[in-house]
Amino acid sequence: MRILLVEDEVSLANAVKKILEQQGYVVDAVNNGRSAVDYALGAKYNLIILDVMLPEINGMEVLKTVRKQNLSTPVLMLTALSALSDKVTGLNHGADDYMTKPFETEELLARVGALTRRTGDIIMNRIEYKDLSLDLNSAVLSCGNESVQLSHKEFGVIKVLLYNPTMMITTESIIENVWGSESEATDNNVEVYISFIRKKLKYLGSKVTVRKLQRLGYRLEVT
Amino acid sequence: MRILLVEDEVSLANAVKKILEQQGYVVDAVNNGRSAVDYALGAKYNLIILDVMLPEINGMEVLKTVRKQNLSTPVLMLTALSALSDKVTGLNHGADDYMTKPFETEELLARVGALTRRTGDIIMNRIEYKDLSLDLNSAVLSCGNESVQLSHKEFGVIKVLLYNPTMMITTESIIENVWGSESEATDNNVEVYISFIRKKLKYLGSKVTVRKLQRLGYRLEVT
DNA sequence: GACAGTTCTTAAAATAAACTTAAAATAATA
DNA sequence: TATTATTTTAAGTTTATTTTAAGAACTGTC
Repeated sequence: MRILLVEDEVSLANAVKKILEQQGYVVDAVNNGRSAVDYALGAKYNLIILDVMLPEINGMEVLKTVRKQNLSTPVLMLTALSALSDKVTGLNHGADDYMTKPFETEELLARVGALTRRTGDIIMNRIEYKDLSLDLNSAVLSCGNESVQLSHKEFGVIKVLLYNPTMMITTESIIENVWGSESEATDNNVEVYISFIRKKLKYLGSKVTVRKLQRLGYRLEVT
Repeated sequence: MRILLVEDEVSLANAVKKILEQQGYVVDAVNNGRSAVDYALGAKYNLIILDVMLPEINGMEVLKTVRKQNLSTPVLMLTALSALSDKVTGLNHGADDYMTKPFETEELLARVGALTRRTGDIIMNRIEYKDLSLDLNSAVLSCGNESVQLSHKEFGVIKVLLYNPTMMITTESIIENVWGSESEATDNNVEVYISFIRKKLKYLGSKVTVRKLQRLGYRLEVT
C-alpha cells in the first residue's frame, strides 16, 4: 500500500509518515502543491492525504487538477480550518473523506484504513533470461506457457545463475549463496540441485541449459 | 434514492426530512432505536442517517446490530458530541461517515451526496475476488448463496489475503497486520487460522483456495 | 580401450515445514 | 456471574524438502 502525503508542516508530516509506516504503508511525503500534482500523477498511490493549506498551489487546487486528469485515487483532505465551506468544496471536488486538524492517531488510522480497503497494487518482481522467466515472489519458473514451482533451494540456485547469466559460477559460490558460508554442504548437494533444475528446464522445454565446465563451475547456455 | 433518518428530536428530524425531500430523496423518519433496526433491516435504503443519542437503544447499538445482520447500507452518524472516542467507535463499527451537530444544510447535503453516490461502489463495503465476497462491515464471507460469519481474527487474516489476491503474503506480514507488530504470535497461530479459513472456503464451495508456498508465504489461488 | 578423476542421477533416509485437531486459556456476552 | 464464543497452545500427523550415498555415465590421458 502506497500513500502520498502532502503536508507542509514538517513536524506533522514526519509524525504522520512514521505512524503510517509503522502500519506497513509505504509513504512518500511532499511539502507543496506543485510536487503533489507531479507525484500524484506520476506514480500509483492507493491513497493521497492532502493538506488544504499549502504554499503556492493549495490543496483544493491540487485536488481539482488531479481529478481533471481522471485520477481516481482516494483522497483524504486535511485541514486546520473547520470551515464548512472547505468541507463542502472538498467533497464536491472529489475528496473521499475529510479530517480536521488536530486529529489523533486512531482517527487517522481508522480513516486511512477505510479508504485503502481497495485491491492492492501488484508489483511483479521477476528475472528474465532468453525464454525463461523467474517470478521472485512466488519462485515460479516459466517458459512459454509452461511453468513449474521451485523449492526454496532450487530457487536459490537458479537465482544465482540467472543473475549472472553469462558468467561462470563456481560451486563454492553457489554453496555460499544458497547454503550459507558456514554450512557443511558439499559439491554433491549442488550437483543434486543442478540435476533437479535441469529436469525442470527440460520439462519446460526451454532453450536454456546449465553447462558444467570441468573444475571451473556452472554457466547458463543457450542451445 | 431512499434514506432512513433516525432522529428523536422532532424539530430537527422534520427539518432534515424536508431538506432531503426537496433534493428528491425519499425519506422515512423514525425516532427510536428499536424502530430504526426494524426499518433498516426491513426495507432497502441507500443511506441511513443515524443519531447516536437515542432513547432506549442508542445509535451505536443500532449500528452494531444491523451490521451484525449483514446490512451494508452506508451509515452517516450524527451526534452532538464531538468526542473522538465516538468517532473512532463509529467508524470501526462500520459507519461510513460522521457529522457533529449542529451542522448546516450544505454540509448535510455534501455528505449525503458523497455517500449516496457511492452506492453500488462495492469498494467501500466489500471486497470481492472471483466467487468470493467479503462484507467488511459484518465480516461475513459469501460464495454464491452460501455465507459464513467469520471471527475477528479469521476476518483479519482473509482480509489481508483478499486485499492482495495475487500476491504472496508472508506469514510475518499476516502477523503484523492481524496480531500487530508487537505481538508474540507465532507461525502456528497463522497456520491455525489458515486452517479455519480453508474449512470455511470448502464449506462455501468456493473455487478459491489458500495456497502455501514453502518458506515464501500464502497466496489465494483459483482451482 | 583401460584407467582415474569428475560429474550426474536416483532412491532412500533424514529433516523440516506445514497442517489439523483438541484441549486450555482468555475474552465477550447475556 | 454463568455461558458462550474466540483465541492460544501444544502435540501428533502429514506432506514436502533436503541430505546422503551409491552406482552410472561421462571426460580426458595414457
